[in-house]
Amino acid sequence: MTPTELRKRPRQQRSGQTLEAVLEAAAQVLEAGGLAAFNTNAVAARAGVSIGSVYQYFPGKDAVMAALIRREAARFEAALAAGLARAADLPLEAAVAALVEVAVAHQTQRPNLARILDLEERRLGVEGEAQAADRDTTDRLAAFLAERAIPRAQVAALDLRNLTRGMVDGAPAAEPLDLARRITRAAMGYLAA
Amino acid sequence: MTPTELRKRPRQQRSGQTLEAVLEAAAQVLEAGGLAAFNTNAVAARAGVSIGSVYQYFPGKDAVMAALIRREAARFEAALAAGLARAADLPLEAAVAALVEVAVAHQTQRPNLARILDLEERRLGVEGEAQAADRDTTDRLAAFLAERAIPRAQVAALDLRNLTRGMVDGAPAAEPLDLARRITRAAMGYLAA
Amino acid sequence: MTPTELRKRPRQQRSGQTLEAVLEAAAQVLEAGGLAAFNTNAVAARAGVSIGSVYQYFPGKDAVMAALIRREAARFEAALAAGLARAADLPLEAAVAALVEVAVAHQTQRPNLARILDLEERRLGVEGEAQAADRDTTDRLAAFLAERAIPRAQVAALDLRNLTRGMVDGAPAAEPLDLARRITRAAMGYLAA
Amino acid sequence: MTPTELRKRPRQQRSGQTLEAVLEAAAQVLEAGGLAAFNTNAVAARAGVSIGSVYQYFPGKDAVMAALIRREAARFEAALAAGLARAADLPLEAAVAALVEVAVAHQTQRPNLARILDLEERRLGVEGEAQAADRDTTDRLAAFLAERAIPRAQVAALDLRNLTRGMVDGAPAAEPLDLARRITRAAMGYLAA
DNA sequence: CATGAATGAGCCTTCATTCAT
DNA sequence: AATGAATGAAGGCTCATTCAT
Repeated sequence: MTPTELRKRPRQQRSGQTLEAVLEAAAQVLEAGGLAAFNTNAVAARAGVSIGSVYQYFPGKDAVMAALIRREAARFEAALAAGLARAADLPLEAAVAALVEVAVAHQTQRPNLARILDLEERRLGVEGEAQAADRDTTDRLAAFLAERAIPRAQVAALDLRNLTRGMVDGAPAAEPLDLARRITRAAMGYLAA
Repeated sequence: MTPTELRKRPRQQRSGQTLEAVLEAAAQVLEAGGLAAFNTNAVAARAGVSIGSVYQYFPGKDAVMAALIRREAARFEAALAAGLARAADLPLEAAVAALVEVAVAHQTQRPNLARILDLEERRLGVEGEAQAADRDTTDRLAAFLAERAIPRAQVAALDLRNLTRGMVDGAPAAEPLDLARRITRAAMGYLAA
Repeated sequence: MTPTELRKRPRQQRSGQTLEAVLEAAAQVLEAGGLAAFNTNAVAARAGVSIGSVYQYFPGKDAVMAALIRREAARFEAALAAGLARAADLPLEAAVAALVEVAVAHQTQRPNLARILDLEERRLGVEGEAQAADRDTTDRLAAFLAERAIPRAQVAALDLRNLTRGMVDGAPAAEPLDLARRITRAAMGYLAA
Repeated sequence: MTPTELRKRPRQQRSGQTLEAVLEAAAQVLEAGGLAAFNTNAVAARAGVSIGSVYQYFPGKDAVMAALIRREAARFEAALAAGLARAADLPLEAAVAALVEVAVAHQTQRPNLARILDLEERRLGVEGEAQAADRDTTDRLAAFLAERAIPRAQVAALDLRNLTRGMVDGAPAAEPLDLARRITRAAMGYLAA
């Protein structure tokens, strides 16, 4: 398969703009039309860029996908890091509630996009390195749990992430606040045992 | 979009065989190569059937997908119904544990297939009726919860389904039994509150 | 190419019915959907007959087309013959007017069908014998003209037929009577010179 | 149905060449093999162009057909306009004879092509705008007739066009000059009345 | 670097025809 | 004879990728 790394790191400024424009266009195309609509021509068109330019930076279609996954993972990691900082001094339940809210907020923003990226991450991850930022996220959460003396913190971190993801993905879009409360309940049950 | 109902109900015996062969082939193709490998020619070839035969019964590619989704949903519903029957007289926690095991067993059998079908169900479901059996499943579970005096049983049923799905999908394939126990913990925490 | 003769002449009565049903179905399919919709399955379905039965009588798709062309040509010939009989004792102009009316009536009944059959007759005619009845028609007309001392009667017959066909085919469907009068004018002009 | 307008107007030079090559190839394919042979692969191959290039400019098969129809209509209109200019000062009969010759010359050049385009124009025209140039042609002729005080010039123009078309299409290819004379006779008869 | 025309493998689907029942 | 399931060649069209300008 064609690699998923960038062909080159952008040096000039407009390069960075092009790259960002392509990624955002990719996100919009996926949201609007799903995986079926995700093709390089559509992405280039929506980015207002020629198809050739896309291939200047990305070695192929999957590389665009992978970069988008990395971008979203990084965003989520940043949000979670901020949440963890705010939660550091709270009691466990309040802390968990805060983190769940972060996760719900993130996954709710672009729900269809998130779902597709999840699936694609798996497909590309088999042979790629796209899960790096993802693992960072889990590690961060595991560290937080370990500090609270949760046993098997690594497993727990993964479970909580998946539990949250599953409940958010499957729930109807309405009432994110109530949803966050329900998730917190499940999470606390998991941790309490 | 082309409809997703069958073109005709099989009357002769070999028809039924062809239809079943196509569905099983579709499942195998999806498992082996993911969505990208899922094309009508591949399905027909793996089913040992001509491409024309596929189109005798299915009006299009998506209809094959939809039929497969329906088949899997029906299978899960059957397994859950059996589980519910067995769980009827157990105390809540034991009952939940039993149901979770059913779900884990189902989702673990063909994990990649299940994940893909989930995503595709969403895509097709927008305008289809593929979610009927799915809703039945949730309704059944909701009835079970209502009987146990769980408030907002419908919402809870959906949450538990999604929680389970998320944790199973995201977990590494190993140790399904331990996984089931962890899921049960979360579920009980959710219900206890 | 597959031949265009019938595979067998129908002997039993239901055979004749089947054959006629197929031809009428073919005509209706052509009228409703044009050449693009004309396929053996559609014809069989509309005829209420299995596709296998169509192939009992016709060696192939073109044979159905050819038979339909022959049927229509025969009908037109019959109508023209009747018209010629009625016109035998009329003065030239009245006779021509009568014949034109026959042609207009025929071509107007199923205008789209007639146009398509014209084109297909040409395509099949290259290597077929479908034009037999057609030639009979022209010959009959030529004989009529020769009797009226029209020079080059054979050419004139063809010209008049084509002139009529062209004007009918190209005219909007409305006002067939006025159309017949205009055609008669052109025809008389042609003959008068 | 897929639209029949061009996907994009050619900007670079080679684009125009490709487009023209495709149209001419389409004409040749139709002439050589009729409607049955008219498929996008054959057109691309004869144009010496990849199938993808055809779809760069045409949204579908019918659009190629439509463009060809427009091209031929435009050519005929140009020829007729020139003929009308030359005929402006001639007496009616000479003028008509000149115009008929133009029409015969045009329709005789590629007789089979012209016939097929006529049929297809009808099929596509129902929902298209392919008849614009065609109507222009008729209007031009109608104006000429009106100037000569022919009553119902619009109807007459259409009739003459159809009369000519029918006689040319149906006549054997030989002796176009004699044919033109016969057509003129019919046309004058029509106009004289 | 950017552009976008060109390429062609590959996929979806139709439909003429056959043949076992 | 009649049926209709099965076949597979053929054709419409897309889209990832390249490369001349």
